[in-house]
Amino acid sequence: MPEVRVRFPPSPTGYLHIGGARTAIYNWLFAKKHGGKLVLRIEDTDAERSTKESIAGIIDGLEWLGVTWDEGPYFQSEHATEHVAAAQKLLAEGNAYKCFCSKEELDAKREAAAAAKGDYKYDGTCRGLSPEEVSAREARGVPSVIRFKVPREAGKVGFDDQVYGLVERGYDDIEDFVIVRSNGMPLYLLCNVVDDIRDRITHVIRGQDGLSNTPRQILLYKALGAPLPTFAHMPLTLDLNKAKISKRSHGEIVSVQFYREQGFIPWALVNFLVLLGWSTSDDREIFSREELIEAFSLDGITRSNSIFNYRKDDPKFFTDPKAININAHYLRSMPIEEIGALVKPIFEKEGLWNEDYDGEKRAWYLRTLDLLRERFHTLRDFASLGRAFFADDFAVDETALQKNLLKHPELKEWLPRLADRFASLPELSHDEAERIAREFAEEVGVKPGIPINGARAVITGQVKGPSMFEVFGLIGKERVVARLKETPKYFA
RNA sequence: GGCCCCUUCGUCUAGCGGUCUAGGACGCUGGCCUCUCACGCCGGUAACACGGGUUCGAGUCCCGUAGGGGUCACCA
Repeated sequence: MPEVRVRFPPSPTGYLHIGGARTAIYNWLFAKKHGGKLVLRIEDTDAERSTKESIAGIIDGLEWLGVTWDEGPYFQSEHATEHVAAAQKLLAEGNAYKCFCSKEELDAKREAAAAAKGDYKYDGTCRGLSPEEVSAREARGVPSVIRFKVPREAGKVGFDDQVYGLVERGYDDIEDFVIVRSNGMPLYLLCNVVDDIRDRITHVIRGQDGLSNTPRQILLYKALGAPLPTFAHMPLTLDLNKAKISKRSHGEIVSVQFYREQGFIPWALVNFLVLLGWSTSDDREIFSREELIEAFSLDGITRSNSIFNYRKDDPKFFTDPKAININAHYLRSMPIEEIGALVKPIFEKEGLWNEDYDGEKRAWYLRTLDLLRERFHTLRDFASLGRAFFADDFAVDETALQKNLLKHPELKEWLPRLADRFASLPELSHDEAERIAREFAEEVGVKPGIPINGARAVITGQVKGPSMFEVFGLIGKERVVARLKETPKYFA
């Protein structure tokens, strides 16, 4: 078996969105699984819409996800002459012909057919033009496009899709499609095939929206005398209204960058995305990189489209709950050093980073993240919900304030008293803190939860969090005492 | 509209003729644990689109209907 070569050919007309990322991931996995190569090819033929920023964004997105490619990025625009040459070859060998029908004429015919409830296919007006007729029109300066000459005999083109099975299309269902515009620019269908032939692509793994194009592309491969790649079409991902997700209509929620900004762990997003339309027959859903490469197979791809169940305006589930869940899973199970490295840039951006976290306070930094991570969903939570652990200026959550502090007015006096007891300790250890807090509660005659959660409110600003006895130790005696003593200000 | 594809819990899915009174995951939810929350553990909720066949037997095969999606450009 020859070397497996697959490709990811995005058109740079916007950021990398999750649909494109998923396509890239499947191709990448397939290449890795078979020891093959992944080619990154930027399809920038549409100069109007292609931008440098978009190219950078796509590359940046792939790198962040950890999807690596072996060749490229190649640029489709650099191969324009090959595309033209291929068209000329088809023309010279009688597999294509010049068509002088104007757009207006064609539109009129199309409309007429639509009005008559018929379906329109190019009628072949120029297919039988003699060389003399062609020259005459050219001499008059009539513009022309080049059309592919689809066999006009009974028969069909078919292929064995690795996901959808046998797909066939009758010749009579395919019109003589345009392969070169009147301005001389070859069209996508041709460019794509020419590039895939040149890049020696053996497996075309792409979205199901390419399924209907495939028969025409196969015709091109054959006319160009090139071997056919294997095709595998993957189902699309739809939005809640079952519409294809797109950058234009869905905005940032479908952009890969959005997930980085929201504090996603790159691999968690990959793991989530791969599950949209692919599964193993055992019940595994969490895969390490190695496990996924090992487990991945085209057979596991479903045929039905899946829905990206994102939620907007939900503070906890700002996107598909399963994506959040998978992210939370990695957040609490990855080696803490890796989490530390992922949190660092966020802290730097938020002004919470302390150089000592890489030095003498590294153990404290990691220990704190480790204690906090169990109830967090994203990396950003360390900077928001966990802010009080890393800074002295933090806001107290409204619920915490009402429910755990103001509800018990006595805390205004109790908490500073508790602070005094803590202050008298040589060291604020977990066990000592617990003993003193429970003793104190008993003395004043309330459940231990009342002073403890009151302390939680003024020390962490939250209603929930790790065991307060752990927290005391982490925040440190000095800051604990200071914050407890400030309690009265919340009652003002 | 023509052609093509798809249809199992709210969502992602397992299922490749009998082991399916349909399994898992997420979500939601009851309980345990407990200083709170989370984790964990134990439960619960919820699906084979519909109608015909084929077969001793159909979620699984065939046909039809309905619904959804894709594609039909001198866009990529």
